[in-house]
Amino acid sequence: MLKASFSTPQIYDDLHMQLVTAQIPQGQKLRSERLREDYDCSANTIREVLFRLASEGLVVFEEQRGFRARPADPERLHYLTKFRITLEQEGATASIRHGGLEWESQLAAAHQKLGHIESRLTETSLGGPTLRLWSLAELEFHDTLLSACDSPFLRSSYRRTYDQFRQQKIMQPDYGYHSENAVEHTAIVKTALERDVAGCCFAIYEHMKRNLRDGGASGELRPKSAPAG
Amino acid sequence: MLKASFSTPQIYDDLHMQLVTAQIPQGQKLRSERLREDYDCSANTIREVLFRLASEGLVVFEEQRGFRARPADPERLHYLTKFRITLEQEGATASIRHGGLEWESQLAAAHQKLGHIESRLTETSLGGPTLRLWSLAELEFHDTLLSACDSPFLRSSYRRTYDQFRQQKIMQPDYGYHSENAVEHTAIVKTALERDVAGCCFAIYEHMKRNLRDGGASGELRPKSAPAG
DNA sequence: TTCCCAGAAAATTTCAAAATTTCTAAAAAT
DNA sequence: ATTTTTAGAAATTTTGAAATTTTCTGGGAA
Repeated sequence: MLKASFSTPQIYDDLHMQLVTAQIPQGQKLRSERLREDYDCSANTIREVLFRLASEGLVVFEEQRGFRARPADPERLHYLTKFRITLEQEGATASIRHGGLEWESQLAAAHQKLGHIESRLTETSLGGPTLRLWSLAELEFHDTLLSACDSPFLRSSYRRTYDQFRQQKIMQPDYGYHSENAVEHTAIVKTALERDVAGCCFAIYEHMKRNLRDGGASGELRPKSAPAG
Repeated sequence: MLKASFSTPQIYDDLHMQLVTAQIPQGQKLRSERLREDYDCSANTIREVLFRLASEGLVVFEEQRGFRARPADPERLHYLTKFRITLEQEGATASIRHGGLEWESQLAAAHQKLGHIESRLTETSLGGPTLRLWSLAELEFHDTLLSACDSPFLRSSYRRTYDQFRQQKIMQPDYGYHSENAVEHTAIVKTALERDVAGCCFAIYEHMKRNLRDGGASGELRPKSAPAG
C-alpha cells in the first residue's frame, strides 16, 4: 500500500470495502500499529474507525486484545439471512403498496444493471474487481426494491445486515455468487412490478433460503400466503 | 456529580441512561471538557463513548463542532414508531408460533412486574426514579414478547429502536406515559398467550399508533387480518 | 518430550499538551 | 441603526509519549 495521508472517512471506506469483499480474511487480526503505518495517520484515528466498524458488526473488539475481522460463523450467517428475509419481505410489501412510477423505473434500471454484470460473471472467472461491482450492484438492487417503503430505519437496518451477510458469504468457494441468482432476481422484479405481494415474498424467500441453516427445509419463514400461480 | 474514576463501560451506561431518561435534554451540547471533569477521565475516553452513542443514534456528531444530544424531531418519532411496529409484529408472530411454556411464564412475569409499576404511576406523581423503573420494565416486557422469535438480530434492532424512541418521547409533558398503557399491555399479553397472531398484531398497532404522524388515522400499518372478536 | 515459568518484546490503552477551528463580543464602517 | 471586521476566548481535534497489559520466546524442570 502506498504511503499517503488519508482522512478518517477515507480510511473507513477503504477498510469497510476490504472487509466486505474478502480482501481482509475473516478472523484476521487488525493491528493498529500496522494500519497506522499503512494509512499514515495516528493510532487514535485507526482506533476510531475500528470502533465504528465494530459497532456495525464487521469487526470484533476485545478489551486489551485489539481488533480482528469477524470470524466465519455459520450460525451467524443463518440468523443474518433470517433477518434479511424478514426486512426485505416487509419492505418490499410496503414498496409494492406505495411505490409509484418512479419506483418502478428505478427498480427496472437497477435490475438491468445487475443483470448485465451477472451475465458477465458467468462468462469470465469470478473474483477481482468484477465481483466488487456485482456486490455493489446487488445491494443497490435490493435497496431499490425497498426504496418506496417509507421507512428509513428499515432501509438502514437492511443495509447493515446486508454488509454483514456479505462478509460472511464472501469467503465461500463461489464468493457468494450462484448462477441461479439471475433467475431469482428476475422473479423478484417480475412479481414486484405485477404488484403481487405474496409472490414477491415467496421469490425473496426462494432467493435466500440456501443460506439458512437447513437450506430452508423447514420453510419456517415462508410467507403466509402461497405463491402466485 | 461526585469526582471518581469511571471506566469506559460505566461512563457509557451512565450517559446512555441519562439520554434515555430525560436527564439530558434533547439538543443539549455535550462538551468533552465538562464531561472529562465529571467522570475524571481523559478526553479520548469521552470521545470514544460519544462516538458509540452517536452510532446508536442517541447523539449527533458534527465535524469540528462536537457532540449534542439528538434534538426532538416529530418525523423521527413517526418513523421510529413505524419501525417498532414492524419489528414487534414480526417478532411477536414468530414468538407465538415457536414459544413454549417457559416463554409464556416469562411473558406473564414481565407483564405482572410492569403492571405493578404502572399501577403506582397512576397513584403517585410521574418523574424521578419511578419513571426510570417504568421505562426499564416496559422495555423488558416488549423484549420478552419477542424473546422466543429465534432472531437475535431482530431483537437487538428492536432494542436500539426502542432506546431512540424513548429518547424522543421522554420530553413530552407526560414523559411518554399514558394511562391507557396498562390496558394495552394487557391486550398484548392476552392475545399472545391465546396464540392469536392477528389479534396480537392489532393490539401492538393500537398500543403504538398514537405516536404516528397522523395518530394512526391512515391505518397504513394495521395488520392485514382483522382483529379477533 | 512435554509442561511451566520468567524475561523480553510487542501491542494496546491512557494521558497530557499543542495546534487548529469555531464561537463571542466589541469596535469600526457604511 | 445595521452590518462587517477583527481580536480574544473557548472548545475540539490531533499528536506523541508513558504506562499497562498481553503475547512471544527460551530455558529449566518433571
